[in-house]
Amino acid sequence: MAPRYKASEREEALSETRSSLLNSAAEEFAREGFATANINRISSSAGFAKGTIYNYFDSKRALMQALIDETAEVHLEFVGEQVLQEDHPARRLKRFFEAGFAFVTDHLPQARVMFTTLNGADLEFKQRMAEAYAPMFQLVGRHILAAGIERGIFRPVDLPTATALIMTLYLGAGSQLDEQGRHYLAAKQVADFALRALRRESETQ
Amino acid sequence: MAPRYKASEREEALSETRSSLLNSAAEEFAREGFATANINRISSSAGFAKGTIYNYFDSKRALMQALIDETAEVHLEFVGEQVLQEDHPARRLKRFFEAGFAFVTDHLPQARVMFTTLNGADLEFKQRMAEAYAPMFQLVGRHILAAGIERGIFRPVDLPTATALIMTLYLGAGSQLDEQGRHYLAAKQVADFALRALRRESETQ
Amino acid sequence: MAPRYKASEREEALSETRSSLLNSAAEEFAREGFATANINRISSSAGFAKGTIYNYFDSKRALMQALIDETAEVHLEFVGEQVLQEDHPARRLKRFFEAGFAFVTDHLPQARVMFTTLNGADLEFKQRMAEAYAPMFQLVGRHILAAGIERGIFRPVDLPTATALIMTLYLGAGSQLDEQGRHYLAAKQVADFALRALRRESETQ
Amino acid sequence: MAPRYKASEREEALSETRSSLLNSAAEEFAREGFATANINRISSSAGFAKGTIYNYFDSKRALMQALIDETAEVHLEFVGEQVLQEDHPARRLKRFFEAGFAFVTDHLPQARVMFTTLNGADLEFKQRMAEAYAPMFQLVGRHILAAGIERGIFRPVDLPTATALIMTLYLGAGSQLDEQGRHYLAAKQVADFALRALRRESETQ
DNA sequence: TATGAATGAGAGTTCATTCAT
DNA sequence: AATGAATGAACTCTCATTCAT
Repeated sequence: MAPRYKASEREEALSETRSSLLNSAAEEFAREGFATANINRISSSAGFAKGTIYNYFDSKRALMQALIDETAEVHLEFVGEQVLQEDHPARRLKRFFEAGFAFVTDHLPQARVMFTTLNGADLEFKQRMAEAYAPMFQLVGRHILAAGIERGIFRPVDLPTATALIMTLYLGAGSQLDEQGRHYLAAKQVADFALRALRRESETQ
Repeated sequence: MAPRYKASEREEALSETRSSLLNSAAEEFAREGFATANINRISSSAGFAKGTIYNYFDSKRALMQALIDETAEVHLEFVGEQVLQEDHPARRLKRFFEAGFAFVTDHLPQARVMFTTLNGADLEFKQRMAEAYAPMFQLVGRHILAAGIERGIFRPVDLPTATALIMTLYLGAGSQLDEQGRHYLAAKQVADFALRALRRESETQ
Repeated sequence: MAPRYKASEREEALSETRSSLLNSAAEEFAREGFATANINRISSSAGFAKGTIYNYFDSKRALMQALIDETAEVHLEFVGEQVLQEDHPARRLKRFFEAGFAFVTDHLPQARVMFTTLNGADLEFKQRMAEAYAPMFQLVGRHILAAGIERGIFRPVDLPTATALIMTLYLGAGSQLDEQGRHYLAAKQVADFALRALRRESETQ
Repeated sequence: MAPRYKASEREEALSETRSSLLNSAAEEFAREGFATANINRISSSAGFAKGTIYNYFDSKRALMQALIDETAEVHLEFVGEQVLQEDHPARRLKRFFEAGFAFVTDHLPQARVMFTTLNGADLEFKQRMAEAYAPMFQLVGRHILAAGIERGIFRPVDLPTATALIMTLYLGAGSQLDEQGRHYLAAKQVADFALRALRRESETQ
């Protein structure tokens, strides 16, 4: 069943109600996890009654999927834009970590949902996340690593492997937060570690 | 409240029923996540009636906590023993990843529960895991990294930072599995990456 | 936690659903006792699905407490009003028993719950009842007994003792019912017994 | 099904185990009420394992019924013996209350079970109690009240009514205990109240 | 669009009872 | 006689979802 009163996609995206519900959902899912999250609580913390959420989303799962999609979109755009402002691959890598960490800090609930879901047990959600974040793997693999190898800045690593390792560092270090949402590791430290692992043999940093 | 029929710790450890329940729990928690896991399914897939599980564990949460504790214990012993068989810090690091990945492969459900819980929303469980796995951070920090720096094999990195990064690589790469439970990244590849990041400036590998 | 959908007290009191649930609860608690009473049976005998009851009461215990409070309120108002219509203390005492017995007859399930709870093992409920019924002790002690002693109609008994004895007679005799809910002892007989015990020495009735 | 290993009735009655279980049952039933009472707790507080209780009693209900029967027997014997030591009906009535209150004090858990059950919702138990306590009604009706009327000490009241009222006073006042098991009303006060209600018109006490 | 009363499947947990030892 | 592991019916409570207003 589709949401009742579904308007055009344009209107829907612009709806303040919908966006407010998504924000509350991010907070609830971040704090409780999907399974334990309470739809009623999401609605009422957004200032609406229980039924309202079903005017915008088909189900609890659909709400989560919408959240995944929107978060990924914003996340990718934010990181992509900053990375591509740089030209030098090493600086791009640094910006990748910096922008990625900044996104987490600025969108804490959304980021927490992302990290939790990526490592969670729900295969459908993991699949959805993998698809939504595929462009980020492209960004790292093509516009950072391949570019760096081509220009002789990075050693000639196996591209999928190196991409996976960089993403592992980002997702792993990016998700380590204290209770105030501060990172245990700084973006700079992680970037530095990665750059050392990628530099050409003869190079001294 | 303590589990009913609590016998001496020795007897308890020997209880086949208990251990069989813990195995079923690992599978269920791995597949479903804690919140969605079904206690009755755990009992019956272990071949018992649903009430039986409460003769051994006070609650679903207590079952999870017991699973965390036992998994951590086995995990730490397995990895620690292998790492310390090596003397050279670089080989220790390699063995760390190899043994760690092997543990995941050999105890797939338990490992999946561990990774999911570490990144999950349940703070109590995360705290429990952090405590249970503290010795692994010690192992990496002291017996691998500090030893390597002392002997001039690794560059003089900040110890807590480097430890966190190595653990991030292990936990991140170790948890990336396909549906058959095979790692996307090989232990060797991850170890190689880490070693390059840690080697001294002048050194060529 | 407050009941969901809690409206203004006025609206709440007017809720037909709530009041219908309380009636069913009285019947179930009267027939089965609190511990054996079945929440689902209460809901469905009121014509609702089992979940509905939790829209009005937080728990089985909270339902019982609401029943205690409402019963006491009606009971006190009914008895108090009638007693105070009389002026002469002896007639007041008679009216006390008559009205009290009539209340039992007219609100049989509620009255049964009251008697059972007063003598039951649950201390929290007993405490709640004692508080809810304190005004009835006041009524007997002050407006019947003290008034009668002052006017020389009753002998100068110890007030707390006499109050307790009158209440004992009311609660004891009032709770003795056959299966059709008829009293074994008539209000008049009990009143007569009490009046004889209270009259002044020289007086002949 | 009968208890396993049931010995002759003689042996059974003498069994220390059985009697110890009955004592624990009285405490548990008094504190929790029948429905909430826990068979396991009864067994273990008597120093036995869970199964043991079923060697002596068919079921939880059968245990309760045995407790009712034994309590009534002891209660009746204790009160009856003392009452009949007196000759004068007024003194008999006084002894009735005194002995009755003393029994409560000396057998607190058993007495509490009795009072609770008498006013409880379980009709089968109430019936059992009524039968078990019939001799006490006989004692009051015949050996106290009828005797007193015959000898012109009490006014010629309706015997069943007066018996019910005296029993009401005993059961009501006898069951009013504070947390330490002390009576709010003294036996003497209750006896005095009853005697005044029963004395002949012209008589001054 | 928004509401919130009603629903009912489903879950964790309790515990009287059985029975092999 | 005593034990205690195993059982499974039964129960309270939760909450995603529906729908009439």
